[in-house]
Amino acid sequence: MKKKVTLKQMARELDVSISTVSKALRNSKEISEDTRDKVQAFAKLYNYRPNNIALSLKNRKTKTIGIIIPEIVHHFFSKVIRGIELVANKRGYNVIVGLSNESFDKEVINMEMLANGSIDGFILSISKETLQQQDYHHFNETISQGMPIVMFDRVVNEINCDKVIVDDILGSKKAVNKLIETGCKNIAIITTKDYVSVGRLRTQGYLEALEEHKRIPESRLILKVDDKLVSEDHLEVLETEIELLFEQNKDLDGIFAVNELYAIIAMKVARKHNKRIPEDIQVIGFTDGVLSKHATPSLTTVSQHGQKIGEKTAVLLIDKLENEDEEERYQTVIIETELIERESTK
Amino acid sequence: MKKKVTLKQMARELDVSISTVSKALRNSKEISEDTRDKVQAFAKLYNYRPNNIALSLKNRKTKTIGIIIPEIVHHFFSKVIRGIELVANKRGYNVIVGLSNESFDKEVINMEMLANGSIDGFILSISKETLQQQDYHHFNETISQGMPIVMFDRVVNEINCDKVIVDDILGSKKAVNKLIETGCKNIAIITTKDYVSVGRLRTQGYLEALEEHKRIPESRLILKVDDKLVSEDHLEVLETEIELLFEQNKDLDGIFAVNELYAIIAMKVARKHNKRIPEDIQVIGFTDGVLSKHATPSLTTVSQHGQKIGEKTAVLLIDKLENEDEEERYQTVIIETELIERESTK
DNA sequence: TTGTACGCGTTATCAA
DNA sequence: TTGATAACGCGTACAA
Repeated sequence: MKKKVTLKQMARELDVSISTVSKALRNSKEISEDTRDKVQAFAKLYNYRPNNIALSLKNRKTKTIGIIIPEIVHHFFSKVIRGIELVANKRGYNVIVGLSNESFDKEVINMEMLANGSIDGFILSISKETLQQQDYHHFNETISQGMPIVMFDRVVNEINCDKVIVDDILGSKKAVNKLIETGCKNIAIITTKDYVSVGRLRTQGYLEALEEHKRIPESRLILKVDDKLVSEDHLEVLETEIELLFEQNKDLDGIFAVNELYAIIAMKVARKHNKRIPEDIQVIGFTDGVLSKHATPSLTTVSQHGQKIGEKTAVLLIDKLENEDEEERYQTVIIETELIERESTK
Repeated sequence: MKKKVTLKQMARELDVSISTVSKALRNSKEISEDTRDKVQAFAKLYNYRPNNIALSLKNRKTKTIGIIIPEIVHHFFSKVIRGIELVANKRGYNVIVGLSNESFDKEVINMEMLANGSIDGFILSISKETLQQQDYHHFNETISQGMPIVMFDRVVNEINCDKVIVDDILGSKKAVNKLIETGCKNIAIITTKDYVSVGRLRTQGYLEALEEHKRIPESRLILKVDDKLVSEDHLEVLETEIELLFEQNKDLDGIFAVNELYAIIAMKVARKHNKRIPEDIQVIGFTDGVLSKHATPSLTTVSQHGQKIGEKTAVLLIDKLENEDEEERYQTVIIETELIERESTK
């Protein structure tokens, strides 16, 4: 077992000073060709690599990005991570992941753990509990300590930082417009409670689309699910609520769901009610995950381009890290959504 | 913007030495109560937290685990990460993620990047390219440098390290047995080429199950997919191959697929051929992901308990890290699979 | 051309 | 009770 070799050890072996070794390795021409070659050969032999931690301490940079997300077993978030990792790696950064599991406390603890020198900046999406409690002190503190944050998807206006979001309103309007144009008369929305920002915005898009077509939104067609009840184990609750929606609205012929799971379950219920998709009822979801693509019929959906979101957040963060002196301007980048048409619509 | 405060700064402000501050904060009773209180109050005020990097350098431990996986947009792998993160956090560790993207080079680069002091040990699953090239020098090198590795799922015997795997053979046998017992006469398997270890093992389980029931495996019923062709964009290739399987075997009444995607597509093809599931043909997959759960009909599948696998790898690694002097015994832990019965079987 | 000294932030040891 | 010093591993300004 040959342990990692350090400058010091090599210096001792070669009977020169540490700084000579250091300089020789960095090809400084202060050093004679002779010793340079000797040192480099030795270093190669022992497979020397500078210690990241020592470098971090010295440079006061870790070249590491901290990601805090609510959940990793989730197509959208993992796509975002993939995007972040892609550009981070390309620019010589590593990525360290913390999961808040939708909990305020875990979010805070995780951030504190990483903020003490482990990383250079954060990329994060806010947990539901935090959104509900509206307690954002931990974000403000890290920012005021000089550690930049880039938020994505679940963001909040109160915080002064770069943001990357999806055009939720526009995306929803595209979806609802599609339903209207293909002849739907009674379009329901299955959405979340309003404290989830993306749910609220997508609902708003739905309302605006209807109004632009001179239609009057009807509360009987709006189902706001409390998604604390929609954990893996409580899907029946969701299904029951959607059942009710169907039974109370026999004339239903279009559904817009703010995520793909809601949409898939809506299709299931539709089938139970012997409605053909898309002939009798059309369905559109939000978020382009595996479910949408491989469902039967495959689901028309609003794609958020998670990977692109991730890439953009990473670019923003790294640019900020590498141009410290820059003026303090924060931008909010909007990534366009795209309506991917599949079999669940005409 | 109040930057992070250090021992040195506090020492200067309070007009004491650095070591006094350090001791006072750690409640050393060498220090008088007076100064102790004074220092602690000051530290609290300025929200002092020791710098992780400095601690890492001093202790030669980073309290960080490096994860290298082939792909993160994948239900199984993200479940494993969740499991790792869960126990890692509980035991005071962070988790840093590198993606190999199934490429040998990226795997090597990522490992080198992390091995130079950034982490204390690795948890990883081998990329397909590495498995194919059978070049494992990077694993052996990191191990011989004294950095422990725990492998999971895609492992290889040649490497001397802890491993956590699934009872792939037994899991497959459970699945095939189920098909046999519910009356299937002609059971096909849709699997991968043999260099993917889990594919090979699952195929083996299929063969063994048949033999134990005195059935002779028939090559016409064995479809080995080259999954370099089954990237997101080439699913049609897969579908075509499965079509062929159906057309050449009109008597097909059972399918065992080594992952859920293959199974879902098989169901799709079955429907195209007007075969009812499960009446005319039964289908079982491997890996319990969202697709299985929400497909119609929902898919009977062999669950691998990804989260449990992740938890176990983390326990093994951290135990090893915290008992350095332990004897060098490597274990291979097998996590039991479970057949989750849903609508695609009788 | 090579070596010494310093600093990054901590803690531990030993001296005052 | 407090403080000075060394050490973790590295790079660099400055001295020899």
